[in-house]
Amino acid sequence: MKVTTLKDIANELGISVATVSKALKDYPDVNKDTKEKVLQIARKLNYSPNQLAVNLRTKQTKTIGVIIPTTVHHFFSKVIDGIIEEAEKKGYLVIILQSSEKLFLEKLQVNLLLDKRVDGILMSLSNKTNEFVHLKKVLSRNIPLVLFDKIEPSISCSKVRIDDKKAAYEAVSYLISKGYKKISHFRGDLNPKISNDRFEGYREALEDHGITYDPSLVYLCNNNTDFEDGYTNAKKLIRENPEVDSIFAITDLVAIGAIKYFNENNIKIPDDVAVFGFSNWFMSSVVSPALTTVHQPAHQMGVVATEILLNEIELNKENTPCIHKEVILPTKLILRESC
Amino acid sequence: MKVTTLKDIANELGISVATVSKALKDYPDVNKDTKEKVLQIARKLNYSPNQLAVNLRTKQTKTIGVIIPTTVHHFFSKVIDGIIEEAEKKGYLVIILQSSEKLFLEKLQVNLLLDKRVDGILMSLSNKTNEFVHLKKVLSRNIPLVLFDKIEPSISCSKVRIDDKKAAYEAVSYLISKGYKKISHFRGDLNPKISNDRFEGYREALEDHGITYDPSLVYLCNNNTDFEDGYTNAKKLIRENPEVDSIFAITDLVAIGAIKYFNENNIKIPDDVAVFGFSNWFMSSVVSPALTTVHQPAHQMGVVATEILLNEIELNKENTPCIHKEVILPTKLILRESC
DNA sequence: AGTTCTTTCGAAATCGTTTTCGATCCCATC
DNA sequence: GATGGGATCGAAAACGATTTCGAAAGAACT
Repeated sequence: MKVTTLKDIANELGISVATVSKALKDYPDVNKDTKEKVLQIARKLNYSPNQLAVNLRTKQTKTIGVIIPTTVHHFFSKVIDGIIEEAEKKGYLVIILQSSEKLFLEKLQVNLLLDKRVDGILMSLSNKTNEFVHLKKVLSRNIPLVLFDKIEPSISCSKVRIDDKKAAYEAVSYLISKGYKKISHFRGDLNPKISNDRFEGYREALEDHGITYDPSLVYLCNNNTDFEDGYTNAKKLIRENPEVDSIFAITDLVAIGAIKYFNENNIKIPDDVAVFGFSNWFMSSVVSPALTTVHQPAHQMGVVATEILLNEIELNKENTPCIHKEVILPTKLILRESC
Repeated sequence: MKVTTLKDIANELGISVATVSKALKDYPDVNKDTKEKVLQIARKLNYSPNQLAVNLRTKQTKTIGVIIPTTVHHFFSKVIDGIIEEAEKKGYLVIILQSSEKLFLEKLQVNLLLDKRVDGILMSLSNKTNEFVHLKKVLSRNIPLVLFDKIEPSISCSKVRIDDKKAAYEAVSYLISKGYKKISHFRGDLNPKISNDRFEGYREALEDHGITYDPSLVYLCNNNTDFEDGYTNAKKLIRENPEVDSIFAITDLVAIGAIKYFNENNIKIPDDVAVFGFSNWFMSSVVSPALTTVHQPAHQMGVVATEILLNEIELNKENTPCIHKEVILPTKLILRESC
């Protein structure tokens, strides 16, 4: 019932708490016999150190915080998987919070994590995040911060991401190489860098291949919890631009919404309209027709971001100044039936 | 840079730490003027209490631990969503660990959480969990434990689940009512209660409707990370039992594997073979043909389990003995094209 | 003037661990 | 016999907040 402490062991052996502590940590100034006796009693009483006390004393919690828009998302759940895996390997625990794409929640959660005295923070910013005092607060407290996926360039910290512009450029170039000319883009929210980058990639690819960019072919999708946006925009697209021959979608989710609309209305994919997604969600391989998309290394992103964070935490402990890294992970096109 | 402590405020005002602490907590034995001055300085210095110290003193961490098989799973990610939401509402943080369906990891993680002195633990057991000393250890430490989804009846703690047997019974009965007679079952791992319950529901439904149970129509799927099992078992099924007219699958994932095989081999769904899934994953609505399945209230399960846990934690604090609940959440059939 | 009560504050213990800095003792050395 | 040095241990401070209990001072009452 009662949890055993150092004092219990000390009392049992008639020695001091200090010696018990040192014995358990294998200090050189403790007699071998004493060490063994301590170890024996510790095992007998099932001792395990009270982390709260350890944390208070060492000013470390061996815990990192993660703030993401949502966990219910194939991409993020794979990132989390990578984060937890890597953190646990190095003896760290992970606290996860969701901003639900709301700035005020994101700010609140940063404070929660700072109060909790986490050793470091991993963040993928919400789509609405357009000010960064909360991030600067983290840095001013000298707590390592690593941004991934949805990053903010102006913040001086390590970042892990993909080259969204390049990936989009490659995707659209592929469409062009296959003879598609009237290419629509279902773009994401106007605020986050990743959706702007993908949009830029789309536009540049068009222009580099002699296709003039037509803003009327760009549709906005700012709901990223379901495929409704893709569905309704597909409907609008066909009505407004019947001569369109392909779509480059910001996300598989959006692409699948479009596919759903096309399937229901007897519009043939890819013959009438080709569809290109982004992220390679699990479902993109099971949807019909299977979705051509861009593979994003989600799990790896979690692992790498955590590696960097834990490394900065270690350097921090030794008061070594650390140079922030910006890692760009490779993407690749996954060619399936929809193009 | 430096984080302010009670002592800093006390020094600034030339009063004692004790008074500052009491002023901030609005104790009645502090002068109004002093309270205001303290509050003012606290705001000025941006004071927020060091949770580590608070935790050590109060023996509470305001943190709960969650152990699940994996986060990369639509069902579990929705459960997590519910857990985090409910926990945050009540001021608790959530540490998530993954057992990856391994018993030894599950045990290890229980210890991690106990060492971390979490206030309570939520668990969905791994498929391999066939001994329960680690759960009993949690209970013997008097730390509230709530099991959800994959539960163990013999452990005396609160539980939140669905009635798997009933849901399966309803699903299979529906198939029978639609005229299907040769119904195969792609069952789950032999160990977990949920897969046995679903199997029992399948068998009982058959027998209650005058169809004799045929073990050769039951196929084992023990890999739950991809749809490979569904795919290969579908192939085997058609070879071994060509006259089969429908499948009741333990999971949407398995069902989708089967659908994939049938689609690739020009076997018509539902005309040649109908497919019934379980869980109502997001993708089951986008796959083609759309999958008929059982809706499982994942988010609600997370919320309810957390509510119960936090309630037990509160009761625990007041040393009130608590009666363990077993909540069974309702499921419903989602009828789509695959049947 | 003596007693009681109220108001306001702070000293000190406590949570459990870590770590520094002596203290003590014993043995070897000159 | 004095000195130095290693081996072994423990007292005590520290981490930062909470809370009990008593002190002090003044007000209010007999």
